[in-house]
Amino acid sequence: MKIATWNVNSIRTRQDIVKEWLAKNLVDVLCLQETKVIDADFPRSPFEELGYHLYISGQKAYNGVAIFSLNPMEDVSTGFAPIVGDLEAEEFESQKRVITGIMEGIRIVNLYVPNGGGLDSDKYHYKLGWLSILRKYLEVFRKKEQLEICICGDFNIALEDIDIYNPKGKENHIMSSPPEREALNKVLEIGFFDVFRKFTSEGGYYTWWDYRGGGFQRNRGWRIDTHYLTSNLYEKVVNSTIDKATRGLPKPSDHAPVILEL
DNA sequence: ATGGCGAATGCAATTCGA
Repeated sequence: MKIATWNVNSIRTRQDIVKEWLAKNLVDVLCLQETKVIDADFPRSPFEELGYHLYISGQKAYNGVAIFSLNPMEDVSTGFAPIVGDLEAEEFESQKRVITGIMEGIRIVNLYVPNGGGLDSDKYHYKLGWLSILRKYLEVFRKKEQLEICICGDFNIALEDIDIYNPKGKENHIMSSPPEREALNKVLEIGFFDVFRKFTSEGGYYTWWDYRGGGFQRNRGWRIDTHYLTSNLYEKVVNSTIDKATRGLPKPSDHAPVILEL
C-alpha cells in the first residue's frame, strides 16, 4: 500500500498535474493540502474518473485539505471539534486544516499546519496553539482506538538542521525556530516516528523550494512535508521517497509529493 | 536585511504563503 502527501497550492490550478501524477502512480491514498477552494467548487470528476473516493474540507482562497482513497474510508471527520470538543477547538475551526479517516485499519490524519507568519506574531502564536490542540486530538485517538496512526501533511516545520539547505541563523526563522520544533516534538512524543529518516539519514533532501530566487534550481529547499507513524506501522514501511521531479514541471506547486510504501 | 514568485480575489492592488 502507498500513502502520499502533497501540498498542491491550489487544486484548481494544479488539477492536470495532480491527475497525471495519480494516473502514473495510483497510490492507495493521497493527502492534499492547500486546495484553496470551497467544497462545492472542488474539481471532483478528474479524480473520481481514476477510481478515487474523495473526502474534502475546503474554504475560500486559503487552506483546505482533502483525502483521495482508492477504497472507501471509514469514520471520516474534519477539524478538531468532533474529537476534542467544540470548546477546545473553537479558535481553530474556521481554518480548514484537518481531515481524517480509517483506511484498511489505519487511522490516517491529513494536516496542514499553519505557516506561522513572522516570529512572535499573532500567526506564530496561533501555530503554537494549533500544535497544542493537535497533541490533544491525537491523544484521543490513541486512547479510544487500538489503531496504528499515520499523520502526514505539510507541517511547516523543519525538525532538524539537516532538513534545511542552509541552517545557519535559522533559529530566528519561521519553520525552524526552537519553540516550533519543541511544539512538534511534543506531538511526536505521543509515539510518532519520522518515516523518511528510517531510510535516509543524510541531508540535502527537501520537499519545498521557494518560487523566488531560483530556489529549486539551486536546491535551496526545506523538508517540511512528512509522514509520522506509530511504531508498529513504522516497522512495516519498506520505502519513503520524495518525487522531486514534479517540482520541475511547468507551473508546479512549490511542494513535491512524498510517498511511503507499506 | 530586503525582495523576489505564485495564487486568490476581483479587476488593481493587496493578502497570504514559507
